[in-house]
Amino acid sequence: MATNYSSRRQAVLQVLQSTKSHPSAESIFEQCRLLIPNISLGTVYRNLALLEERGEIIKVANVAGVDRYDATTEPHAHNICPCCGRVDDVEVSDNLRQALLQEAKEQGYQSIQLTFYAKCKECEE
Amino acid sequence: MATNYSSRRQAVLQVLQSTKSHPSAESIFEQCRLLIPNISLGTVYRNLALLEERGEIIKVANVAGVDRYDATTEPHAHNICPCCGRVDDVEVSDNLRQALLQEAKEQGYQSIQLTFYAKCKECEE
DNA sequence: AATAAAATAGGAATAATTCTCAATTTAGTA
DNA sequence: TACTAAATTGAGAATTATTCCTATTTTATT
Repeated sequence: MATNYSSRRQAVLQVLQSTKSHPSAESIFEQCRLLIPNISLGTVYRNLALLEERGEIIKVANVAGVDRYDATTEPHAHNICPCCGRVDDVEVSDNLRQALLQEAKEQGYQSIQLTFYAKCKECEE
Repeated sequence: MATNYSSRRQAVLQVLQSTKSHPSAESIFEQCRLLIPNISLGTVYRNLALLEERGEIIKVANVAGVDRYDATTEPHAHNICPCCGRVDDVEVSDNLRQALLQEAKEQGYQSIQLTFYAKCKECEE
């Protein structure tokens, strides 16, 4: 697994891998600037698209018109807070996981994305 | 249930209710023009937002940066064709439906959206 | 070191959506 | 019916996320 990646591409990937949030391109851009001050936003977009194409990252949701990314590519569920737009990982029960897998198999689906919509703790109170 | 809706709002709702596809604002706009030739795109967007706010319709997906709408507001699953962007309703087994409902209840989630990603029949061949 | 290929910065271009506002339509009331 | 206030609209400008363009720079290859 030779990572023949340019410094910018490495930065994008590293930033995304080092967070549990599911950041937007803009947010990744800001983090990258701390590492590489003159990196450009276009480069972040370009590399996000490229990394997604190569299956190293996924586009996990579009919240209020903004794409959100995730470096965890194994299928997993998310919750989107309709209030603040926060995106969190969600653990699903084995029970549900089984049922989902079976349904996908039965209907011949390639992949399933499960999304919950509920207020996050901050927005709840 | 008095439908005190303006002619434009009625048209938007009617167009959306009369299709099984999950059209974009642009597509709804084109259909509406057949009924009301001088309706404007802004009005379609405005009424889609308003109808969604009132819970009469839902925003069902964002495909390639474009929002898609649905007049069926009861929770149901969809398939998005990664190839052509077509959005279809999907029937899920009672088994899965049960598991989803239980998971939502357990985790205190308000609503669940289940999305499959698989090529549609046209793109399959 | 020389050359070709890949990647980048910076900013212009695009496209979906939202906003603005004067004009029109509708609703409510007397 | 006429009057007034509130809601809605068309038209197009503004916004915003994303993509595209191109000269320049970096990286890989020989």
